[in-house]
Order: sequence, then C-alpha cells, then structure tokens
Amino acid sequence: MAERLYLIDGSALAYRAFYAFIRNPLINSRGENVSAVFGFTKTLLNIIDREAPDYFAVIFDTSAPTFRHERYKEYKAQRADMPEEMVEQLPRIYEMLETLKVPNFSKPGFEADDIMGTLATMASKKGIETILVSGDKDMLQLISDKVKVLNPKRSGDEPEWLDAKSVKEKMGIRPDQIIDYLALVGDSSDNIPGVSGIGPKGAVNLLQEYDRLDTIFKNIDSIANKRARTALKGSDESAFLSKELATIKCDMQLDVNLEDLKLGAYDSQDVVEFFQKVEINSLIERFSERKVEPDIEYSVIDSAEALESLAKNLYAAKRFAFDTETTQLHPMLAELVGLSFSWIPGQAFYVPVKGITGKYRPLELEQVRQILGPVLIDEHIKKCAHNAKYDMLVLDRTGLPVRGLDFDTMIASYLIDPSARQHNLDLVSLNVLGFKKISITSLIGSGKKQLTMDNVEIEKVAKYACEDADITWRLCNELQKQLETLKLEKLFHQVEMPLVTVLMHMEKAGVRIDPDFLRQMSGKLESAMADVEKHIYEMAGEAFNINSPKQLSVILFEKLQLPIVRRTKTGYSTDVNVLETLAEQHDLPKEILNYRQLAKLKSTYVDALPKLIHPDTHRVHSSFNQTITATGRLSSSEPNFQNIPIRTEMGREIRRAFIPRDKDSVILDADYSQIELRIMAHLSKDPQLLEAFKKDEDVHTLTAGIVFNVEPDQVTFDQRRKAKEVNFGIMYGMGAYGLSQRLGITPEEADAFIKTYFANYGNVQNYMTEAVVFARKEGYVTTLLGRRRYIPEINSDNRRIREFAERTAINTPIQGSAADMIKLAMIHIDRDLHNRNLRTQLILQVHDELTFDVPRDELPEIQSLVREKMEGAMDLEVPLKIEMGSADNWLDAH
DNA sequence: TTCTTCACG
DNA sequence: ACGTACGTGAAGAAT
Repeated sequence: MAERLYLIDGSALAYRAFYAFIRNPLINSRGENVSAVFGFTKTLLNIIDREAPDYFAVIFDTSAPTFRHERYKEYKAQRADMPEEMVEQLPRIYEMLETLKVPNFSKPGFEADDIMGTLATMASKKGIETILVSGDKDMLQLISDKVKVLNPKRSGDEPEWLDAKSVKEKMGIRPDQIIDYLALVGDSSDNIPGVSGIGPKGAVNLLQEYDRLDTIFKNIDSIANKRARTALKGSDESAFLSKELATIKCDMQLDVNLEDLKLGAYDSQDVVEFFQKVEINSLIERFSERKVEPDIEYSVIDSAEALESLAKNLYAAKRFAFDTETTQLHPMLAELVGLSFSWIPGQAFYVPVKGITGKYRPLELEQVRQILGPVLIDEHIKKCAHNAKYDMLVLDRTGLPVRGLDFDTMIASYLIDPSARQHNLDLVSLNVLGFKKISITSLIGSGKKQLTMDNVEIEKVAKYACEDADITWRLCNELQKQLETLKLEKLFHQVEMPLVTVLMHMEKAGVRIDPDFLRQMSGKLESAMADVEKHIYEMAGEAFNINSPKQLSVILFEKLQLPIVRRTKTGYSTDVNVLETLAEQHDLPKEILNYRQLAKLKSTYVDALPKLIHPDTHRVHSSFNQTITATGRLSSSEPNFQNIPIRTEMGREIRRAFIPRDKDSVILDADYSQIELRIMAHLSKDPQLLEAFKKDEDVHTLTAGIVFNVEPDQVTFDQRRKAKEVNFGIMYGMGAYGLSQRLGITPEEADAFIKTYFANYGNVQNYMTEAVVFARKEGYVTTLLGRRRYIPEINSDNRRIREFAERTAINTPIQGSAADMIKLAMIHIDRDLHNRNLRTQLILQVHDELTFDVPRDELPEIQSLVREKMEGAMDLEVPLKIEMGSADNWLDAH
C-alpha cells in the first residue's frame, strides 16, 4: 500500500472545535476558555490513532492579506472578526502542536488551502497518497487518483470519505469541475461573487452539458434555459474572476521536505505539563505514564504472626491510611475481599480474606476480626481513607467497626474544588501527585466479562490494594497542606469529617417502605393511565408513544397544527410550560400533562422503590453523597430520597409508604422555617428583614405589603403567594422576565415589583452587589463556614455566561450556608443519639429537613433534642425556627 | 451516551 | 438580537 500523507486545515478545525462548545464552553480555573484547545486536540488524536498516517501536518491561515485580497478587494471582506475568546486559544493550539511534535505550517500571503494543494501535488509526484482533512467544499477541486478528502464530521458521526467517484455521486460533477462550479455559484463565505442568478442546480446542469466554464461562455447563445442564458450574459468577467479566486494554488515555493512531514516522538512529561497548564483533565490522564518507583515495598499478610505484627505496627504508627477491596460497589451488598494499610510513603500491606489462592491464600475472617478489630475501633488511632463512608459501612457490616476517622481524601479534594465533577482516587492522584494508578480494568477487565475482586489472584489484588493505601496516605499529607492554605481546615475537621460517620449511620439505617401500599397504588395508577391513554389516542386519532417527545411533536405540531412555542436543540419542546400554553387551544395537551404526571409517579417512585428493598434488612438504603454539589449541599441517589413528590395531591400520597420500623415507633420530621431567607437577612443585615424575623413575623406577608403597597393585615392570599415568589426569585438573582413568567404578569409589572423590593430592602441589593464584586476580584465566593466555590466565568466576555456566574455568586453563599448549618445540626444530633444510647435513627435529610425513625418512648426526649440542636446550630443575627411533626408515616409527620 | 422531561429544596 | 432563577437525580427515548 502506498504511503499516506494527512493534511489538516488547522484554522477550520480550530473554529469547529470552538463552536462545538459554544453552549457550554470549557473554562479553566483562571477563567480561560480552552474549548478549542480541547476539541482540536481530541480530533487530531482521533485521526492519528485511527488512520496511522505515514506523514502528517497541520496547516494554518495567517492574518496577513493574501494574493487573493490583492486581486479582489472584497475577498472575505464580509467575514466577522474571530471572537476574542478564540483568538486567545490559537497560541495554545500552536504550543500543543509543538509539544506533541506535530508538523505545522503557515505562510503569510497564502491560505492553508494553497499550502495543502502544493504539498499534495508534491506528494503525488512521489507516489504518496494525500488525505486532505477538511469540511470545505473548495478542497474537492484537489481530488485525484492520489488525493482524497476526509470530512471528519462531528464527534460520534462517521467521517465522510470523498474521492472522484463520490464527488460525482454527491454533486453530479467531477472534482476538476469544482472550480468552474464555484466560478458560477460563487461562495458567500469567501465573498466570491460568481454569476448572480446561477445557483447550485443551474451550475451543475450547465457543467454537465458544456463541461467547462469557457465552453459555457463560448456556447452562450445555444443555452436552452432562458434564465441561465440571461444570467450569464455579461457575467463573464465576474465568473472568470471568481474562478481565479476559487482556484487553489498548487505550485507555491515551499521549503518543506518529506522528512519535515513526519510526526515526531514527543516527551509525554512535557505533554502532561502542557495539559496541566491549560487544565484539561482527560488529556492529562491520557498522556500520563505509569511510573513505578524503584523502592516501593508492598507485602501480603499471609499468617497470623504477620497479622499480629501488622496490628502492633498500626498501633505504633498512631495514624495510617486504609482501603478495602470488595465484591461490588453497593456498600450494603458488598462483601469484604481484603484490607490494605499504609503509614509510610511507598510501603503498604494487604490482608486478604477472599480471593484466588496462588502464591498466597486468604486469612480467616474471624482471625482478622480478633487481631485487627481492636486497632480499627480504637478512636485514638487515626485513620485516613478515600471515600471512608464506603469502607466504614462495609467493614461495619463485616463486624469490623471503625472509629477515629481523621482524613478522607475524597472530601478534601471536594472542599478544595467543589465544582470538579469527579473526586475518584485515580483522578485525585493524577491531579495532586501526578501519579497514574494501576487501572481497575487491567485487574478485573471490563464489560460483560468483568470479574469481581474475589475472583482475582490475591497476588494481583494485593498490588492494586497496596497502591490505593499508599496513594491515599501520600495524598492525605499533601491535601492537608492545601486545606491549610485555603483556610478550609476547620470546615474539614469540624464539619465534613464528622459528617462522614453521620451519613454512614443514615445509610446503614435505611428507611422502611411499605411495599403493599405501593403495589396498591401502582394498580390504581395503571388503570388511571389506561383511561387517559385511551382518551389521548381518540383525540389524536391514532396510537403513539406518549412518552416520546419526538412522536408527540408529530401529533401536536404536524397533525394538529398547533403553534410551536419553543424549540429545543433537536426539535420542538413539549415541556410543562409549552403544554400549558397549548392547553388554551386544544384539550389534548391537558391530557398529556395528566398522563405524564401518572407515568412519572409510577415509574420513578411507586414501582421503583419496592425493588430497592434490601433482602436482609427489608429497608431501602439510599446513598447520601457528600462530594457532588457545587454549593455544599448533600445529594441523594439510588434512590434519590430528596425528590419524593409533595407538591401535588396524588404525588404526595407516596409519602404514606415511608413508615417507622415497627408499631412502637413513629416518624418525626423537622424542617427549618424559611432558612434561606433568614440567612439572606443575616448576610445582608437588612434592618427590615432582621426585625421581621426577630418578631417572628411572616416575611412573605411583609414583602406583599411592600410591593403591593397595602397594610400587612390587608394582604390577600394571592398577594402573599406572589410576594413569596418575589422573595425566592431575588435570592437567585431573577430578572423581570423570569418573575413575569412565574407570576403570569407583564415584565413591566414584574420590574416594578423588583424595583419596589430593592427600594425597601436596600441592604439586600447591597449584599448582592458586594457578592458579585467579591467574586470578580477573588474569583470565588464563600459561605458562613468558609466553604468556597470558584466562579471563573464571572469575568467572561460572553454576557450570558457572565450573568449566569453573577447569579451563582449571589445564590451560592445563601444555599451553601444553609447546607453548612444543617450539617452542623446533623452532627450534633447524631453525637447525642449515640452518647445517650438512644435507639432513634436519623434516616433522611432533604436540604432543610431532617427525618427520624423514633421509638415512641423516646419521642419527648428526641423532640427537645432535635429542636435544641437545629435551632442552635449557628448563632445568627436572626433566630432560627423549626417546624416539627410526628405520625406513623412521612406524609402525616411533615 | 445524550437529550428531554420532571420530581424535590 | 438573545435569553431569561439556583441546586440536584432518574426515567425513557433516541443516537
């Protein structure tokens, strides 16, 4: 096979990469847009990996005028300037190419196309096949038996290969006719005039009949189509000029040898450093090489004597990192496979309790309990782990309870940057230590053939497990320093670390769910859905999948010709807002909404919850995640207990299925009253708000009185409802448009509300301005306990992005401080529950609400404990207030 | 895997 | 001219 040269149109690829991320650009911590660098590199690597080119180069245009501009002043004159954010990235892209040793060229006065044409011609003469990577149809003119075009398309799509045959099929003309075609049609993107009155269809017809531009003009009088003939008359000058401009120059003087077109050997360390500088994680990961240090010592504990000695050493160390290997990811189902320990960098020990025997065999679990149990439960011996909640829960279930947890590296990483999407050990290791761990897939494989840890040889698991403990220990020391620098130590040690154990207790406790109640409800929903479904099909005149927005769009907007209210990226929106608008014109949308509500309740809650009941505990054990949200809130998953319905009559019934452990217990529910508004009052020190809360007045009524200009005792129910929306909207930085939509009023009226609001609560407006100013100056915002969130987008040139960042800067301190507060309350309550040996369990947290499973005989004590700890969680300038209730199910307790 | 929709505070 | 309130997780369809 002939050797192949790949030529990339670099400027075009950079543009495409930039615009591919225009809706959510990749911004690094310095606020720099790096979308184009990322997209460009990905596509480049894709081509190199897939095509394995023999020769390769990226070609760029320069900003200097070219010979085409000299020939024709209007050439590309209409082009908009390159966006500033894109210009900034070009030097980065050049730097990336240099680092990766990718040949790249440009020449002032010429376009990338000309260089590509010249290089292709050069290569052809030497018998080398050239592949031009470009989406530009101008390129098609270069196609020959030695030159092809590859249009990469967007990621995921199959790239398009174009040779003489496929050009003929696609366009109806030969590649050598492309310049004649462009001469007739012109090119609006390059401002090439062409012949006005001749479009793509006409040009192809003419070329098919007369072959070339000059023969068309020679035979102009014999052209049958009258419109084309008139259009061509007197246009010969424009046509031949256009042809000249569209012709790619293939005979430039270029000082380039074949040897200059070879990919070089790059230094992966340099490449990693480059991507660290621009902060692109996935590429750092891709180019990191595993370096095994010469002096690491990982050992397997394979006897009782060795285990005794390990225990002794752990006591002597007083502080160590540990990790567990288990059979699966769910901590309530996983079985222990082994434990690893490290307290000196580069040294670690593995204790196997399951696994395939080879050189080593597993120890008896009972032996491990007896020998390691005491050191694990000793709270004076400090423990470090990555995602300790998981390990502690598995160990607890295995009869190895852990106390003295001191440092969780996952949580440290989260506090350092809560906006980062992932904090898994592999990534934290890479980012903080620059160390690439053994991949889990190299151990257990992936996909269908994936093994569980207990089916891998102990020797192999040991290496992996020891590395985890070793890395965790090293991270622990490094992250401790970073927490100190960022003044996050107190929040870490006094709030987040104690909370780990609280969440572990919650997950272990789980929630009792009544499956019979849900099964009954499911049956009722099913028949209700069948009725609605039938009605919908009648109204639509046919059956279709109501759950498919696409199929629904066909019925609503094509068949019934209802107006399109809003578009989505891929089609027409059919969300609640749209359907409510359409409901004014037709009965079908109303029924669709009805159906959706039923379907959502059934599939997401009523049918899903019983499936999650644990076989042994008969309870549902959700996961409360501590490192997900950017604001400091918890999140809940598998199942999500934080979005159980409450707003609708029917949905709320699901809460009846949340019941106490037995008939001698009750559900106790306590929620903070208007916690975010109170925090805003505290943060802004607004005198009116402060006074209202101090007097325990109704703030929504107060606001209603102000914006509607009536006495508080004259405020109607509807005015209070609207004022509530205003109060909440303000905290999120809502504008007049948003408020008008929420309240169903005009934007002008909404604007008047907001103005009146700020005129009265002047300090609130000051607070908001100050939050934005702080964020702009420092690049981050903080909560009452010093939790920080970086907001690099606050200095973006893009208005949409910048305004979004400003709202984030306003909202995060409020939402995040509320999260700080309830975390403190949870820690204090859980501590007392255990110190006083109470059987009450904290089972749910829903942002401003805590739910307990309480034995009836403990109820009075728990009520006063919960009130004391929640209302006393923090000392603010306003009192904190909770509302509390108890019953034999969650719905009635709330 | 991504998009759309919808449940919660 | 454009888009429009913050923070989440899950299901189902389409790719």
